[in-house]
Amino acid sequence: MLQVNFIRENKERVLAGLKTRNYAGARLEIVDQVLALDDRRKSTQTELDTILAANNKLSKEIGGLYKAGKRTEAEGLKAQVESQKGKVKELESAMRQIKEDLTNGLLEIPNVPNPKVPAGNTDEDNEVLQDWAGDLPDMGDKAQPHWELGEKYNLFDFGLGAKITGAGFPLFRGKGARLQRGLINFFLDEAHKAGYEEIIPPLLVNEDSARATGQLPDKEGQMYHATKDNLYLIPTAEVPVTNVYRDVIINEKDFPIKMTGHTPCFRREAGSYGKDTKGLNRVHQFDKVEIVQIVHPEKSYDVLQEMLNHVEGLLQKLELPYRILTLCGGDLGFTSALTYDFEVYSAAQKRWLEVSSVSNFETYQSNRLKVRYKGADKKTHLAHTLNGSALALARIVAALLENNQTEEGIKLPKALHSYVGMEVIC
RNA sequence: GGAGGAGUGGCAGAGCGGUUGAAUGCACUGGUCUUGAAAACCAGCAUAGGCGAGAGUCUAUCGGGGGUUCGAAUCCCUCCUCCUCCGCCA
Repeated sequence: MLQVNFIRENKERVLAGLKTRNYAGARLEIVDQVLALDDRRKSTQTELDTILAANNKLSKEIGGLYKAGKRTEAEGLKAQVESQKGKVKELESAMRQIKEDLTNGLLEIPNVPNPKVPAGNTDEDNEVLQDWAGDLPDMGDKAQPHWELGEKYNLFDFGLGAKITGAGFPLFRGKGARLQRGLINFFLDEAHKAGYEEIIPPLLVNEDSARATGQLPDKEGQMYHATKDNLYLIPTAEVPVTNVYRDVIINEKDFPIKMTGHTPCFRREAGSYGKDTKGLNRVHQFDKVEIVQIVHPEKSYDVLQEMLNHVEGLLQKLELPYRILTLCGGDLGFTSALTYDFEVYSAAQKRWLEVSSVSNFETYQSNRLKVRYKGADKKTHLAHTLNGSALALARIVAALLENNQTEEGIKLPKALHSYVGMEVIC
């Protein structure tokens, strides 16, 4: 969430940001509401502190009086402090309520989009930052979509997944499973070479973690919830990996913090029935290698570019046609300031598939995470956090299968030969 | 799952109802000394919030939350985590 002081000092920017996200009318009032609550918080705090300070002072005097044996005087002061107790209780409970309201208000305000974020409502309005320069592969009418190829080469089985669990839980087998494993290793090795520390995190997280990276309360309905223990299945490795640094004050010279992790990701995808749900395009469980960086605020946009380059390098090694989009205000994630999406062209489906999302959250996440660093001025400041998929498996598999299908089988890109242990899936 | 023990500043570790936001040591930062370094010595060294132009000052925080009390790191309740033993088990 944003810091109240930031909102106070940059009210016009925040409002402009909300408008970029297509907020209008009454929805914009949240900003003033939050500022009013913060004013109340301050005045209540002052009032409470004044009484507490007086009480503390008297209590110390009482201690002194008892030592000196002046009981009667002490009793008098006791009564004086006691008479304030009701007021203190009242103010404390008011304070709790105000803080809760304030936090809830702040949770409703999304991150301020970077000026580069184009206006727009839906993914149709996303701006193509870098289009595919070459020709798109034309496989002709005989080209099979990946779900048919998967069946043909016995790579994955949706029916079995549905039998064991339910729709949207694919089961990979044989060469399909080896392809998955090879891709995971390839992505992790590339991240390792780029200086990311590998993390194998827990796959279930507690409420604090989910809240800190912003999945709660924003995406509550999208996560699987183990209610008995109140734990959430992670929708992305971003959650546990970023939370490594929750409540940590980082030494400035330890920047940049670079972490990567492979995990399965679990998403309920509530409300997205029908569209795009065929095959591996949208599933409840998929594997992903995520890269996360925690950096100095001045460096975060350079780092965003670095991460973009990393993802681009992966796609080049996989020899897949891709393009990069700048997400528009309407499509931009709640917590992000600037997001680039990578899309890969899927030749048989004749459409672009999103395979990576690289974002700079600036201080939006770190404010909740309380990830700070001590600056040269010896004060603590919020760090910037970024993350990106590098890459999401299921759709990469879809594109690899569709784009590389031949009479002899699926010809894998060179980079994967040693990882998958074969050159052609047949 | 059962029984017991413990959670204090970056770390170690005192304090166990009264000016203790917290002794001491280590680490760290600055200074003196030195050609330089080490050692020695001196000083500084938690986080968040309020008020203040600032110096500063007040408030809260000793795992989390609640309570008792004029006053709690210290007493009580509850939750969490860790350790030891028993049981079960990949």
